[in-house]
Amino acid sequence: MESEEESTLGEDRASDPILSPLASCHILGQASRWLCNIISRLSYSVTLATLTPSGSNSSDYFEDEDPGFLEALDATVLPGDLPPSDESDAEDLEPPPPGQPSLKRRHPDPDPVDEAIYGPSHFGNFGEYAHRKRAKLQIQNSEITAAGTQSQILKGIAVYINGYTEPSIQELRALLVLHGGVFQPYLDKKSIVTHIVTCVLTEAKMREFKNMKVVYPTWLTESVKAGTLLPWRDFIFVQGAPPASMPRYAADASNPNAQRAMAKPEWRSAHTAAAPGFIKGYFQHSRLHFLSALKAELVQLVAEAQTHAEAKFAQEEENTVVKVGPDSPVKGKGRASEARVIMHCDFDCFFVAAGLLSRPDHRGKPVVVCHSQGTQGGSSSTSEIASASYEARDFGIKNGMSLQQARKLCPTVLTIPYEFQRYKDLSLKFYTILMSHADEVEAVSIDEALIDVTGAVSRLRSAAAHAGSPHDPAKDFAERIRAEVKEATACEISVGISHNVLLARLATRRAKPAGSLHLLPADVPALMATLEITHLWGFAGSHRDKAREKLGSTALSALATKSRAVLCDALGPKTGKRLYNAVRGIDHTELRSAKQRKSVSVEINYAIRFDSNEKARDFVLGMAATVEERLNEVKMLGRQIVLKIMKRDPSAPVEGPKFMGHGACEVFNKQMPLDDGRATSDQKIIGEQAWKMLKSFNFPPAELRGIGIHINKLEPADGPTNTDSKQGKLPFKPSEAVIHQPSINQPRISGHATTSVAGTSADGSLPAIEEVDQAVLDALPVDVRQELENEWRRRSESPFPGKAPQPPAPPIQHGSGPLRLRSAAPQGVFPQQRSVKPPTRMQQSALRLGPRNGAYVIDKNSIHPNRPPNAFLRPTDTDLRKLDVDPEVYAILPPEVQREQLTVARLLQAGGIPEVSGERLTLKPRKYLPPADLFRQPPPYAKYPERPKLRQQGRKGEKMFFTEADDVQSLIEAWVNAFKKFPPNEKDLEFFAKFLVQSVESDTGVERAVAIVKWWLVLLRRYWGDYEHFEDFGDEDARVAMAWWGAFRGVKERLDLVARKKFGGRLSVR
DNA sequence: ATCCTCCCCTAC
DNA sequence: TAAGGTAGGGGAGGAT
Ligand SMILES: Nc1ccn([C@H]2C[C@H](O)[C@@H](COP(=O)(O)OP(=O)(O)OP(=O)(O)O)O2)c(=O)n1
Ligand SMILES: [Mg+2]
Repeated sequence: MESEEESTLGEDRASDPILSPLASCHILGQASRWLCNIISRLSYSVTLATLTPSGSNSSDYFEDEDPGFLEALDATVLPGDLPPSDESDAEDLEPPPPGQPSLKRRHPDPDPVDEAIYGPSHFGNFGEYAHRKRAKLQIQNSEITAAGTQSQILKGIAVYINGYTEPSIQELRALLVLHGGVFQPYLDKKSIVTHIVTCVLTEAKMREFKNMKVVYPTWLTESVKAGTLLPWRDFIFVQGAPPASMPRYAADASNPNAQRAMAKPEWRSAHTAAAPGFIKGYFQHSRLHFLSALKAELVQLVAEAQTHAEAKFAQEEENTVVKVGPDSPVKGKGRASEARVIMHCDFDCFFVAAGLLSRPDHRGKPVVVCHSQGTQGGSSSTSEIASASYEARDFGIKNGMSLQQARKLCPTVLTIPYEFQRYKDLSLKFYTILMSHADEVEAVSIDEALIDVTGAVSRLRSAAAHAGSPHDPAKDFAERIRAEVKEATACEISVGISHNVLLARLATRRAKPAGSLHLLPADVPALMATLEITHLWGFAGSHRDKAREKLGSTALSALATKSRAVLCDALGPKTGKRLYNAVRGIDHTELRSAKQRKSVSVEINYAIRFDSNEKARDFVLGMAATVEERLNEVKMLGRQIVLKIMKRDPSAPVEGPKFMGHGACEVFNKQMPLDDGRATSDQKIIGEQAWKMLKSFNFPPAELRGIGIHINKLEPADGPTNTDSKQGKLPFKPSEAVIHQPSINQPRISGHATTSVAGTSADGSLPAIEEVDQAVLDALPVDVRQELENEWRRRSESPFPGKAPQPPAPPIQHGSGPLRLRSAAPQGVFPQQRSVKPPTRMQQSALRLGPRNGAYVIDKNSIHPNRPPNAFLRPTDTDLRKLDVDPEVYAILPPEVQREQLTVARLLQAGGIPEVSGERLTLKPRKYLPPADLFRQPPPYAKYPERPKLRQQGRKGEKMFFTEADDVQSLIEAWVNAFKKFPPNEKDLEFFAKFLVQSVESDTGVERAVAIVKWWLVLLRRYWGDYEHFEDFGDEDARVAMAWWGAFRGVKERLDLVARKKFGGRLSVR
C-alpha cells in the first residue's frame, strides 16, 4: 500500500501508514491487482520452465510430482526469490553487496544498461525450483507438527525483530511462536528471515534493510486478530512514520454510525443519494466540486484577459523595438533565449487563512476547515479536513485527513466551516494582482498560480543594476507581490521563484509559509540530491512504486545515475524523459492556458445507497440533467457517453470506514455513442442511455457506490442553443453570443479603442495611484480593483451551483437582461449567484491597474516610459488593424483562436525577436537546509485507507521480472488471502480467463496455463473441496465456494474449447 | 511508427 | 452526518 508519509521528506513523514496519499477515489478491488501481478509472475516463471529442456510436455507438467507438492504449494512460504543454487531460501533478505543490488532480477534479454546494473540473471529452472520447494516443505511440516501451537496463522514467517518495539520483543516472540511463526534472534546469512519487524530504523539500518520486507509489529498483531495472515504490504515500514497505532486494517472496518443510520428507512430516504434534491445539495457543499468548478472559471478568465493582452503587447512591442532599440530588455514571450523568471504563488493554508479573517481569536492555534463543526462527531467524525493551519500541521494533521484522525493527533484542534464565497472573492483579488504584474498567468487552482514575470524582473534588474543594488530583483518583485496580496486579502501567500516551473514549485515549498525563495541554477544540483521522486510535481505514488521496484531507488540522487533509456523503460517514454530532465533541474514546460474542452462530466461517489432500481434510475436521470446543464454552460454537445460505475468490492463491508463513503470498490466504465452518434446535450437522451447502460451491468442497486456520466467527443453547439446562454467557447458566433452577456463584453472590445489607447500606460497615472494607495489605505486603487474584481466575480458566478433552479430551456434573451436571476436565496456555503451588475469597464480598470507596476521600476524613464508592463490589456480595434487583423473577425473568434492569430500576426510583423540582455545578477549562493527543513509541509494528503496494491510490472509476459519487493512469496500470500472469504472478482476472473485462453492459444503457453489451472484446482480443493461435486447454497461460505467452483468450471470450459480446436482434446489437469 | 481505446493517475 | 469532483496527461496494448 502507499502511505502518505512515504512521499514526504525524512522527518516530515510523520503520519499514519494506514493512510493513502492518493486523492483519487478509485480504490480498486485489490484482487484485480493481485491477479495482474500473479499472472505476470506466473507467466514469467513458466516461461523459464519452457526454456528449460526438461522434456516435460504440456499435459503432464506436474504429473511426476507427488500430490503433496501441489497441495502444499499454496500453504508454503515461498522464498522471496527464486534461489539460484543451494543457498538458504532467505538469501534475498541479505543486504545486497554494495553496488550490486542482486535482488533486482530481470528476465533474461534485458536492455544492455539494465543488464549492467542488475547483473546476470541467475534463476534456476522451474523444475529445480519445484524440487527445492518440496524439500523445504517437508522440513516445515515436521516443524509444525512438532510445535503444537495455537494456530498456524504465522506459519512460514520467520521474523527478526529490530530495536525497540511496541509491543515488546518478548510479546512479539510469544505471539510468533504461538501462531506458528519463527522468531529469529539473529540476522545473518545462516538464519532464514522472511520479515523484519520494527518501529524505528536508523539511517544505517534503513540502508541495510533496504531490500527486505520491513514491517510494523501490527502486521503480526493484526493478523492474529483477524485470524488470517494479512498482506505484509499493508504494514510496510516507512521511515519516519510512527508505528502504525491504528491498524491499516481499518480499511475493512465498518462505520457503526453509518450502519445505524442506514438501518432506518426514513433516514435513508432523506439523506442518501435517493433523497429528493440530493444532487444539488451535494454540489453546493462539495469542496472538491468547488475547486474543480472554480478552476475552470479561472482558467477561462485568465485566457480571455491574456488573449487581449497579447494583442496589445504585440502592437506595443513593435513600437518599443523601434523606439528603444535592440538592446533593451523586452518582456514577455517574444524573447529569444533569455532565462525565464517563473513564480509560483500559493496561499498558505488557504481555506484556513480565509476563515481566520473573521476569527482572529483562532490565530496561532491548530485550526482546520471541515464540515463537522464544534464537538460534532466527537472523536469519531469522518469529516474530511480541507485545510489545516500550520499550527495544526505541527501535530501531524494534514489536508485531506479525517477529523477523527486529526483529533487523535491533537484533541484540542479547532474546526471552522467552509466559506466558498469568501474563497472565491479572495482568489479573484489574488488573480487581479498577479495579472497586473505578469506577462503570462497559468491558473492552477483557486489559491495557486504560475506567473511568468520575465519582463517585469528584467526591467527591475536593469534598474537595479543602475543603482548598484545588491538585491535580487526577482525576489524583491516577489516580495512586492506578496505585500500586495496581503494588503488586498489580509492573507499570506508564498512565492517560489526560479527559471522554470518545476523549480519554482519546489522553491515554493521551501518558501512556505509566508515567504519567498529564489532557487538559482547554481543551487539546483545540491537541492536535487536531497529529494525524493515524489517531491517533483506530477510524480506521486505510482511513480515512486515503479521507481522503487524497477529502478531500485526513489531518491533523485540515485535516479540521476540512470540513463534516459532506463527511465523511459521503467516509467514510459514521456514520464521517463520528464524525470530524466527533472532530476537535472530541467523543465521546458510552458505555462498552460485554456484549451478546447475535451470532456464534460458529472460524478458523485458519495452517499450512493439505493434500495431499488427506481431510485437508482431517478438518480441517473438527475445526473443526466446536471451534465446537460454543464454542457450548455460551455455550449458544447457530445457524441459519446461514458458511464462510470463504482460497485462495492465484494470483500469490502457494506458500510465502509468513511461515513457514507464509497469504500473499496470495483470500477466499471462503459462507453457508447450518444443518439446514434449525433452530438447532443439532451438530458433525456443522455439519461435514458445512461440508465440503459447501468441496467446492462445487472448490478444489484444496493451495491452501487458511485455513478458518473462523462460526455466525450465534444463539438461546439452551433447556432443558438435551445437552452441557457452562458459564456462558452463558441467559435464563429456573432460577437454578442461570444461575449455571453452582451452588456459586459460588448464594451470590452469596442469601448477599448477609446479608453485604453488614450490612457495607455500613461505614466502619469501610475504615481498618482501609487500615492493614493499609500496615503489612504483603501482609496482609489482599491476602488479600481474592486471594480475589476466585481466584474470578474459577476462574470464568474453563473456556472456555480446555488444559482436559481433553471427551467429546462428558457428562451435566451440576446443582448440584454440578467444572465440568471435567482428566485430564492439558496442555502449553503457556495457562492451565491448575484444579480447582474451594470456593465463596467474592465479594460479601463486594467489599464489603471497596469501602471502600478511601474512603481517598482526605480528609474522608469530609463526603461520603457510608455509601456506598462501589464500584459493583460485588451487590444483595441486600432491595435488589431496594425496587426492586419480584422477586428470584426477577431471579435467572433474564440479566445484560443484569437491568441493564435495574434501570435502569428505579431511574429509576421515583428519580423524578428529582439535580442535581450542575458545579464544575470550574481547573487550570493544560498545554503540549503537539510531536507527536514526543506519542506515544512509535506505535499500529499492523508486520504482513505487503501488496500494492498500490486501493479503489473513490465509490458508483456516476456518482460516480466521479479523484484525483491514483489516476489513469489508475496504473491502467494496475496493469492491465498484473496481466496479466503470472497467470491471471485468479476474483472479478475475475466482477466484471468483471457490470459489463460491466450496462453493455450499461443504455442508456448500451454504448459503454463495447465500449471496455473492445476494450481488453481489445488487451491479450490484445499478450501472448498467439499463443494466440488456438491450443490449447497446454505450459508455464506457455501455461496463463496460455489462462486469459485463455478468460476473455475467456466474458465476450464473455455480452455477446453480452445484446446479442442487446437489439439483436438481437453486439457488434463488432474 | 502511429493511431485508437480504455483505463489509471495526478492535482487542487 | 457529510457532502470522496473533475479534466487532462499518458501508459498499455491492440489495430492499422
Ligand atoms: N485534499 C485537499 C487539498 C486541498 N484542498 C483545498 C483546501 C486548501 O486550502 C486549498 C489549497 O490547497 P493547497 O494544496 O494549496 O493547501 P493549503 O493552501 O491549504 O496549504 P499550503 O498551500 O500552505 O500548503 O485546496 C482540499 O479541499 N482538499
Ligand atoms: Mg495553498
